[in-house]
Amino acid sequence: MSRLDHTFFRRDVLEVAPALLGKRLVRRYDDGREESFLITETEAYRGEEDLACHASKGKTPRTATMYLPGGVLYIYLIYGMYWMMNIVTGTEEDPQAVLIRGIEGFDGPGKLTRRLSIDKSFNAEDLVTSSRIWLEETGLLPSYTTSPRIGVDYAGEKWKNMPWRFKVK
DNA sequence: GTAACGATCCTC
DNA sequence: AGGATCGTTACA
Repeated sequence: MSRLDHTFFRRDVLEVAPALLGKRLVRRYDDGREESFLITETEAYRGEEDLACHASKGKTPRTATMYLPGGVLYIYLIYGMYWMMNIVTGTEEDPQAVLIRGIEGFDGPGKLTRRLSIDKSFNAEDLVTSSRIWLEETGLLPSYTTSPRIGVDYAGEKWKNMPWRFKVK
């Protein structure tokens, strides 16, 4: 199977987020067991100007990962108990990321990371070279719907209404 | 130090 | 509608 490389990730997040739908997320565990799921739902967070994006407050120890070149994971803890898995996109010093909200059978960003045993140790993991998590091409181009992002009402009228949530029909 | 706040999920 | 639960951040 062909693994997605840097050219796929180093594009604008608004191209990559919908393009991730139907791609295969592969997880290889320490015991050699391997399993994979198709991605079903994503959300785009785009640059310091996007008030819903963590990088809107500038570069901090936590958000520094988002400033890396596209193709690495940005992992953070929310509400004290759920790890969120994001894929960094775009070029270096342009903070963008795609939140993975759903995979086959597991809707919800907190549920899928728990299912795949993803935690802080995956922060800045390179999807192009990692031996424990990566993405593969499937040739699928699922039709999808767009809608506003979840849980970002604090971001103000303009940004909370951006239709940057992408979900397979 | 200290306090407030979440890109959530589950149970009532 | 509300609680769990803690890293990150800003500010004193």
